[in-house]
Amino acid sequence: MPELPEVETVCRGLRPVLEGHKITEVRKNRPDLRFPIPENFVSVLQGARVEHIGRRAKYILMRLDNGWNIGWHLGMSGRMVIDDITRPEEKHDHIVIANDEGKAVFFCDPRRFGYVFTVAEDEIEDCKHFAHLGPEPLGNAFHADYLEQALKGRKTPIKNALLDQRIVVGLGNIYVCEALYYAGIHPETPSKNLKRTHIDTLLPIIQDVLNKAIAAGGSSLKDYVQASGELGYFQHQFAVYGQEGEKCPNCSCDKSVERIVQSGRSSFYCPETQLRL
DNA sequence: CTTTCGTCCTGACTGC
DNA sequence: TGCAGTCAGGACGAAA
Repeated sequence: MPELPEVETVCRGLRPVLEGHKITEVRKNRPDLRFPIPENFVSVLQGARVEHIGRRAKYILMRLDNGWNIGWHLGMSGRMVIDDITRPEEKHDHIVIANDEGKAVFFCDPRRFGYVFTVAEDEIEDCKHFAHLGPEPLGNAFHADYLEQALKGRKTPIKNALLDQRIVVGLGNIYVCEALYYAGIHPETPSKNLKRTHIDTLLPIIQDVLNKAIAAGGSSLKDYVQASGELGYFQHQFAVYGQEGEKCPNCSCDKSVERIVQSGRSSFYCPETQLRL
């Protein structure tokens, strides 16, 4: 599912098709995704020029030249496929937007966990979806002093804390599992048990895991396709995610990766490499 | 305030 | 071969 690196990759793939281009056609094939598609969605996009494609957390933000922005969340199974506007639609193509050169973005989302919203330029930070977001993990505001403060006194497991978008955005189940593995921290560790030294270790590892995934062009699971629509996107091999029963990749360890369920989500970890604090 | 849990959805997979 | 059941998971909102 798309986490920060995948969304970043989608943004990069969308830019050549949309930035600087006028939207000449908008097709909305159903009234709702996870939430209703806003009434003004089509009229806001129709005829507008896309000034910028940005990303905040796991949201794609399309800034238009008419004062509006389109916010876009890919949910679990959302894909952006770029092709000619003449391409026949596929079963779960819910939204199609075409540019002034006959190219189109097909938003395909079988599970419909994705959603779109419209927001005026000066209301972005205060809107429902953005108001409670924490700092970007690759930005200056995400530093050890901040994370120490954010985890202080909280007994919730570190796994859950890192998934909490109010603490830090962009991380999902995969990259949290991976970061905790490389940091050698057991996912059930109460957040408040992390000492400053652990935070100093963990924080740059989170950034490293994300940066490497971005560099790899976003990782690919079952239902993610790179925005360019091109073949050959990177098939990521994870250290622990989805590796239950496989040998821990740490060469000085002969244990196997185990799976537990935390708050209904699978956590993968090595019982020897990752310590309970 | 913090924390947990139900909800949304369909395709892939498992087991009988 | 068919069918029922389970699982995957992001974010919201309600409830404890």
